[in-house]
Amino acid sequence: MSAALKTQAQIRIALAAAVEAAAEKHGWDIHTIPNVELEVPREKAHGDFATNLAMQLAGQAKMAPRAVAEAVLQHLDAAGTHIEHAEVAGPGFINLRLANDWLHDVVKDIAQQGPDYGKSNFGDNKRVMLEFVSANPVGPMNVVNARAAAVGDTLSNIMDAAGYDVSREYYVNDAGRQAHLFGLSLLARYKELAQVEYEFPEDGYPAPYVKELAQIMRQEAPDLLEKPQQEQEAFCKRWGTDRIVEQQKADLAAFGVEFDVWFRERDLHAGQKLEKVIEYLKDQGLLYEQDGATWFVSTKFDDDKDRVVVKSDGVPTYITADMAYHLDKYQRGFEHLINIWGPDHHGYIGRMQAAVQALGYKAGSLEIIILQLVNLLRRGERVRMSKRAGEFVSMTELMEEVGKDAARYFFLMRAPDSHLDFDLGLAAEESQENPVYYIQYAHARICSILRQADSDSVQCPSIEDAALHLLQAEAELDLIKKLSELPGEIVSAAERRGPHHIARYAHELASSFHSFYTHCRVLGEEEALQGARLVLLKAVAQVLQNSLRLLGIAAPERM
RNA sequence: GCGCCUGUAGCUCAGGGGAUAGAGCAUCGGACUUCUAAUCCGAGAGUCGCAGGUUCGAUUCCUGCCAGGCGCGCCA
Repeated sequence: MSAALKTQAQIRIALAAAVEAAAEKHGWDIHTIPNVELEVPREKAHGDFATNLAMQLAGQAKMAPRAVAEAVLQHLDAAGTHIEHAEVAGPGFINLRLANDWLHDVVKDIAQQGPDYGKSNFGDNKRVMLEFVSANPVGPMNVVNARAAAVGDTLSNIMDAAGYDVSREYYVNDAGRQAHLFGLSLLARYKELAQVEYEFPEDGYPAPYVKELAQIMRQEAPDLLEKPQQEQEAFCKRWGTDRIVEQQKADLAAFGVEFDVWFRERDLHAGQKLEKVIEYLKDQGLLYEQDGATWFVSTKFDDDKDRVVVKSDGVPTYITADMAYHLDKYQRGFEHLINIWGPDHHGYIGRMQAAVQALGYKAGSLEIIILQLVNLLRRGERVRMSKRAGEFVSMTELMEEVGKDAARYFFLMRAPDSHLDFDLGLAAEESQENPVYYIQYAHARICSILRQADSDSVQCPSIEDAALHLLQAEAELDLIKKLSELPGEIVSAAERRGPHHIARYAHELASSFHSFYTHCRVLGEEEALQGARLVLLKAVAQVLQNSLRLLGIAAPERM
């Protein structure tokens, strides 16, 4: 456990004991002892930590909040907590100021834990699957897919660091209507190139990339047209979607996103999984026939209306495959499922939650995160996107235009449920308006000092030998406090499913460092102080790296 | 019509029952003979959409309304 979390834990224990002692003395009738919440006050004058527990207890104790706080403080045993000063303030807060030595422990912690600093076992190794992106394998990915990739990947990183056993999965929808139409479109282009009479499918994919694929396919399968029609169609669907999936894999890898599993819908069909789900639901009495179709009584589980699982033409609907897929997820041993969906799928949540319950799992075990839309702007002007007109900014184009680091940061700096304005010009610009450079620059600056020290043959002391107690300047203490916050930030970002907390944290840390940089000199200071500051610099670089790694953003040594 | 998301500084957004509501950008004023000025320091800027309710306390929770976005298929 990190020094910061350990210190906080000790403080909580001491406060809880004080509450108990005070309760006995004053005869408080306390049924529920509130969890001792420590917060870092906004105002520096309010100390290092504050708790509102006296205000929470006031009702049960039948005493004024400030009086409760006083009583608690009278019984507080500060041994082992680093607490230097405690006082009652405002409406009944208990403000705690700590001795600076706890911060020096933080620096030691970072030196010892290195890349692991910030990790915790909060998640208790719970097996969690995050399914995200899952774009249809019929064409290039769009900017919402890109946002999903950045958010899903970073949330996975964060939950992993918070002690969950995380698996990333991509569901390849290669067996549905879209895939079928895509296959037909590909076949039509193939025939067109072979100068054979063809018919382009209604609702097909007319975009140029289909024709390009058809050209490649002609070389790989020159005698395709000699096969029966049904085989031609099946081949095109399989070959085409496989091809697109390979492209998606490559594009996502370039975006820094790698999945543990690419799950094919067609494997569900091949394994008779849809039939099995339908049979199961039938056995549970959750199906009925109407108008020639088979319906699932999802209203029994709070859905708005019942849903068709098998259409009157005998073809199962999308949700049938999705039920089979989610059953498979549970059967693979995942305790908690998180799906990240685009805003156009929110209407689908109710039926999916119903499905999960029908399959015998708890409603809360499936969690849906809905990402909101991305508005693309160029110099403040909205970029109109229309798939039909072919005016469409793909994930790849986005990356080419702004680069991986800026793209990821822009997607990660906002809460997932917030509509996102993404200014292409701003993201691509290497200017002070662009926050990603601000963070990276902090890291590059540190590396620059370390390089300078190296070439001046200045020795950086070991963590044991460093005179950390010399780090007393306000800018130094503020910086170390910021360093101490990473483990807690990771836990809270994991709990709240909020990758943007880490993006903000990285920015705040960079800000603390830049301030330190202008207020404190490193090289040329008296030797012991210089050594302590060099150790501090290394710790800051480490924490910047750890934060940026969670975000999937590079920590450059030079800029 | 119903459902979901959003409404906080000029702009883009954090925050989330409690202390004087924060950050970046923009604006204005300062700071490089010294480790990268892609930086720092300071100033101004807010009826937290509106109206009720719950509470000792609401910007935060509840209800209604208004505005913007997105959905509402035997498509996926």
